[in-house]
Amino acid sequence: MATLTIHEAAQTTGWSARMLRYIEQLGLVDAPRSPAGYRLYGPAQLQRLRTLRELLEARGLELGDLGFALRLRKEPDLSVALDEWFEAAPRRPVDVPDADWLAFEQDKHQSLLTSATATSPRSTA
Amino acid sequence: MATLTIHEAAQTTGWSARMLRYIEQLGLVDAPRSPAGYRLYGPAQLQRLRTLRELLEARGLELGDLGFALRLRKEPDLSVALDEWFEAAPRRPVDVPDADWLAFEQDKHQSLLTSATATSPRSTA
DNA sequence: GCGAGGCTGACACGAGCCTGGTAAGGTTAG
DNA sequence: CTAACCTTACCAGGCTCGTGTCAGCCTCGC
Repeated sequence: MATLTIHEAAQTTGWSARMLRYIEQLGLVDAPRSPAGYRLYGPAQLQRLRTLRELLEARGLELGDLGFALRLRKEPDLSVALDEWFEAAPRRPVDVPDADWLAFEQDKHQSLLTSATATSPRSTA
Repeated sequence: MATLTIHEAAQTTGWSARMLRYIEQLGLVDAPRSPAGYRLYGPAQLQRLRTLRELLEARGLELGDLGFALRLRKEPDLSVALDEWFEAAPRRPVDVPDADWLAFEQDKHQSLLTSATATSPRSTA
């Protein structure tokens, strides 16, 4: 048989058994179960756990970050909502002479948030 | 003058002055500064702060999550790394002969913050 | 010049996350 | 049967996050 128990998997991946359960709870790496409910780690899971570890260390991430990233993939509308918020003009507050880029932005999606720039109160400081 | 001081901005947005500074520190909403260093909140910032609040409440997010999302936009290669990890099929761990789909992924998303992609490190022939 | 208010930096504290440890019970193999 | 190992559930210590507040200094408006 080519599957390891949780403690064996822990040893070969560098995680603790406790963390493997936690990782599964976050939805990042689920192990299939035996009929009795034992987690069974195969090559795919082991690989995933190792690359996960590398990813976290190399980029200075935490499991929670990956959990959030996972959530982003599972909730596309959340992704879109974030896109919209970030895309919303971080430019100068009241000084957009060439509204080209703005029009471009608006073309992508939402346009009702930028209602304030309709009548710009420029006072030529 | 169409700008508010930090306490005024705090009052109209529902945040505290302390939080406005914190939010700025996270890089989520920076207010332009007066010559003396005072934060000046214009309509754009106020709007952004309000939508930020709505976003957090509506989706049950935390500021840290937004901070991470921001980091994802600033580090496209981090995004790609996550894409790879999540996309890495629980089927075949080591079986991606042609990295075409990777390039496709890279090309897929946003392209206006891609300051670094000018000279893409692609060694495509 | 004065008072109100802004700036940074630091301390503080509750809430929640991360991780380990342990208890009570089921499973597997000799 | 027994020993070793699994499962879930819960407690706990350490650390970070979100937030308030205070101190020392600078700026604005009158």
